[in-house]
Amino acid sequence: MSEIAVRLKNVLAASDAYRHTVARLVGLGVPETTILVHLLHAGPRTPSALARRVGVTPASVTAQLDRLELAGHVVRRSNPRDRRSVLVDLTDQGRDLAGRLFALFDRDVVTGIGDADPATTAELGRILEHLSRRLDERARDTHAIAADLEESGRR
Amino acid sequence: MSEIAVRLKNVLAASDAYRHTVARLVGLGVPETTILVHLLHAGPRTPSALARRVGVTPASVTAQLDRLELAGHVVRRSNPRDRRSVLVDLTDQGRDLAGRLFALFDRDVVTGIGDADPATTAELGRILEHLSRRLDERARDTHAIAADLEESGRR
DNA sequence: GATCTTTACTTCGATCGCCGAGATATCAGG
DNA sequence: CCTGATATCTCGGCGATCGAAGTAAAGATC
Repeated sequence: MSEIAVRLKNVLAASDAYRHTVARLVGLGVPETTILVHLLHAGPRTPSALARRVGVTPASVTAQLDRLELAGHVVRRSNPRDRRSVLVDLTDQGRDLAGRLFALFDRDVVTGIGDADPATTAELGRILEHLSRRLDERARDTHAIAADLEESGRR
Repeated sequence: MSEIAVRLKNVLAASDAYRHTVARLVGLGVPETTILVHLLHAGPRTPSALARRVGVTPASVTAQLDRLELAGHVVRRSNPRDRRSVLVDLTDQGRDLAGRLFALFDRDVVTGIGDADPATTAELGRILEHLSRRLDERARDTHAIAADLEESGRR
């Protein structure tokens, strides 16, 4: 099934360039746009949750949130459940921007998919769902990945 | 069809974290690993071609190639067809590393996909092919994207 | 309920990567 | 030739990221 992996790799590479272009247009970095759209779909989140999501350190997220807050896209509110942490939420302006960013992406994805029949599209959705979960859990298990890289070296 | 876009967005976010983890394990940056695997599948390429692929400026690619060359993963050979340019190729060591990086990704993708029937898988491949082409051409057309972002603002 | 560990965020200092502009060399066309 | 376009590299400067340390609060243990 290595064909799928190659094609998916190409999609990832194309998406990198795509997100890069879009981020520059709105004057933000790629991680910042990722945060905005994630907040749009997931609702208020803590900085540490965002750090795990974006795959950078909490220190970087602090800086990114500073920039986003300065630009008026997000606000930091205190978390009533846990006073150690902070809840980051979109402002109206940030919600508008995030909505436009996602709408743009969505249109291009629909165009890129073209005229696939509903059954295939549904299957595609199921596969993507599994895939994101798999990659997500793998990304956190550094030891397992290191072991697998080792093993493939010995084969 | 916005469901697919959401799922794909999740795959992209997960892939970011995944590639980040893998790159750190082998002591390289994410762009460098992207270059390695691309060279593995596409064969020798010029720095400018790699810059378009990775979505950074040629100046950055020069630095990335310096690092990769220093680590013994790639070599710069003169291009017999065009003496202005350079052909970047994998060394045996680089080819081995690139192969392991892709094999790791491939296994996780296969695991993530699970048991889809062959017909669906083939269709999925076709869709991904279209999608990467679409995103790729869009990423280069800054003006069109800017216009679309504007338009969605007025709607 | 006092202590200890863990978790959450931030700040700081330092490093690293990326970009833009300029320089050099080569190609292609008139 | 001469001009304009292309390909790469160098350099300077800015900005982002990281690791480590600091503060604060929640949770666990006895």
